[in-house]
Amino acid sequence: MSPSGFEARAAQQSPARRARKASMADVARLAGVSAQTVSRVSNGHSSVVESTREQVLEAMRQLGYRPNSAARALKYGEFRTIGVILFSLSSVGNSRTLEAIVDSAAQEGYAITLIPVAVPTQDGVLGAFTRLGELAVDAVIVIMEVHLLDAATVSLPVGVPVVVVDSNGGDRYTVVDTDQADGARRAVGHLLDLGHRTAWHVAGPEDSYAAEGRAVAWRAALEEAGVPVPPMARGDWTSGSGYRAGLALADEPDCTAVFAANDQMALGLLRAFHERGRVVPRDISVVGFDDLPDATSFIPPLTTVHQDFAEVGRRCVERVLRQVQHRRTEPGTTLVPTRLVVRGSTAPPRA
Amino acid sequence: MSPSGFEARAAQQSPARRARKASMADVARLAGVSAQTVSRVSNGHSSVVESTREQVLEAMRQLGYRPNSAARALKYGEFRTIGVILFSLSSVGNSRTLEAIVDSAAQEGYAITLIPVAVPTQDGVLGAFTRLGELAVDAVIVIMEVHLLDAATVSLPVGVPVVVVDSNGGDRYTVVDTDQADGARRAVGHLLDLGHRTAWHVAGPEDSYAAEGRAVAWRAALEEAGVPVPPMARGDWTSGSGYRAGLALADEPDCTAVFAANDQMALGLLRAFHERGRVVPRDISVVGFDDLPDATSFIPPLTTVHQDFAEVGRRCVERVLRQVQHRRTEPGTTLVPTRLVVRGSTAPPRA
DNA sequence: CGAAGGGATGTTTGCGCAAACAACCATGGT
DNA sequence: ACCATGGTTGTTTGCGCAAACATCCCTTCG
Repeated sequence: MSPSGFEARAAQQSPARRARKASMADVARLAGVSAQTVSRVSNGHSSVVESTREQVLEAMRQLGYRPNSAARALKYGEFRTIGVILFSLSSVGNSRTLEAIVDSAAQEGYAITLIPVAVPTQDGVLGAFTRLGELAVDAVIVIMEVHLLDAATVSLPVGVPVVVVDSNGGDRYTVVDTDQADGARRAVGHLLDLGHRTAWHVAGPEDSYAAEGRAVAWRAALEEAGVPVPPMARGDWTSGSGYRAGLALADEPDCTAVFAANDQMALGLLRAFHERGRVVPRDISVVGFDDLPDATSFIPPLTTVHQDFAEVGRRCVERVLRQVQHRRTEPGTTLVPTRLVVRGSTAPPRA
Repeated sequence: MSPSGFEARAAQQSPARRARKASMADVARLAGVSAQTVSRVSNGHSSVVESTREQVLEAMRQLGYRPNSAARALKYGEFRTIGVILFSLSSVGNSRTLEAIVDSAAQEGYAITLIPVAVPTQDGVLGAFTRLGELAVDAVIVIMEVHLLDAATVSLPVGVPVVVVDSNGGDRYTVVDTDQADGARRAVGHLLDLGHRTAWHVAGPEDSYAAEGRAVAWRAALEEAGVPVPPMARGDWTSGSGYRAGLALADEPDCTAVFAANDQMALGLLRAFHERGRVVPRDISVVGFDDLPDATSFIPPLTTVHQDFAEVGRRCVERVLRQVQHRRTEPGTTLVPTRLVVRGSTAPPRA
């Protein structure tokens, strides 16, 4: 009930139409100084006598003055804002990457502006990018497939640093990503080390670079080990698709070890195997990818490849801000390593 | 491989130091017209002869011109941007709400700027809000506890519309939220309807308004039905905390039905009961809250209260933009109803 | 006791854009 | 032939801020 804060102040104003926001000039007038002095106080510059500073601060308080960032940005030519263009937040990986990016950016004093791409068609992406060009953004981080950006005709913003996550294209863009191949190799290696004859794979959707990277590395790891390569199942990242793949896999008597391209599909596998009476890990081992916080609570707790989303986010921000400072692009790929987290869903095959 | 788009253009520029971004004046000079004409073309205003328009467009293309949004914002006094202040994205509910907000805002032509609050202390929140005041934002949506905003001394931004999610405070702020009580009542009602003597509850953390709302409604529903109110367990939203609560609950012989305050904790319950040999739903029924996409793949598929995050997001944007347009605040609470989704984790008690 | 020095404050200017106004041109009616 | 009309284009101005420069006044020292 205390009249502090926003609501009470707003009520002091005309209910129908608020006055324009107070500007430096207004503060200056009230404090009986020049606008420049207000600016100096506002920016903590030196050379303002204590008594004057107090007057100005009081005037600011009274008028609820906030510096206008548009004017500031216009003056300085930068917004201290990074645009993030993404297709969806519903994938857990995306939202965790985003969170890491937001946190890292905040530490550097940068805000994040989100630009959703409703439809993952070329049109959709280009639309967003065009809007981004008009937006108050110093740089862009793209969390989606770069090939969707490769439209031929549109003029993408010139001179805006770009960093891409979860995609390929390191020859043309700056890319930061989890080392998909590294992770897949660890998963397969773990299963083979346990003594399984081979490892099956439930891949993510074809249009995902991450999914392809994991699938390719899975196959390579098997071939390298000289073991047979079983047919590959396809999911769409969702647990439902993992469940459907699992129902099919449960009928394969040879299948004793499965590497799912993400934890959600692994969850679906666990349910399918459970329903079919295939006990995990006794009858069949499952490895996921991501290491979701909830993976410890799956039945059984999931052995999985841990992605360091925080590190990916940090690197993204670091690389994009470096480009902002140096005012130039620097293509190249930064890979963040993974690590295998062994829990209860893997075991040696039954004799 | 096509040299279109950003990378190719960037390569045309000096690698070490890019020229300043082209302004309207530059375009005007190249096209041999006045800056005002460029502005008219840029904004699709009438009264520009086709040949002139073509020249200007060509010049824009050549220079890679993008309107400077800082200048535009300064002129118009608005940013077409909504700030979202949040504590964490890791909660699934938050990230889904955010996604809905982003999508709705995009449809209205508004961008979203994210302001993370690293530490959920008062200082942290106020810090973020202060920064928001300086940011290029026309309005603010807060996804966190409003009581953290109730600090007495700091001057929150004046005249910036605010909408709060996942919190109380409808008397002072505009609040949009899922109808927690409604959801909890449905959950409890379902369990009692099935014939359970009572329903136990694993609540969320004390400092969460949503958690308290669900807990209070749970208790009220039991009392209303005239059934005994068992002791309440506390979790922290994570599946791990649900697991720990579940281990304790599994030892309660009377406990045949549990309502978990969210799906993640329900997941933990399922695992705990599974480990203790309490078969769900034969021996014990579990109801969650949220209806995560993965809830269908739990073992067994989870009966849960569905939250319409998309609707919450839509309403947030709608209400906050209405305030922007009318230039006034309008306290009051908008509640979004829930619905019960019955799956495989609930059943009548054993005789 | 006057000049030099330096801290505190004020004034001018321009960032990029677009509204408001001004100027100019071609056309058509009288 | 002349002016009114209206469509096209140019010029001026100010949004809010802060760097650069200008001014003022007080201290200090020869």
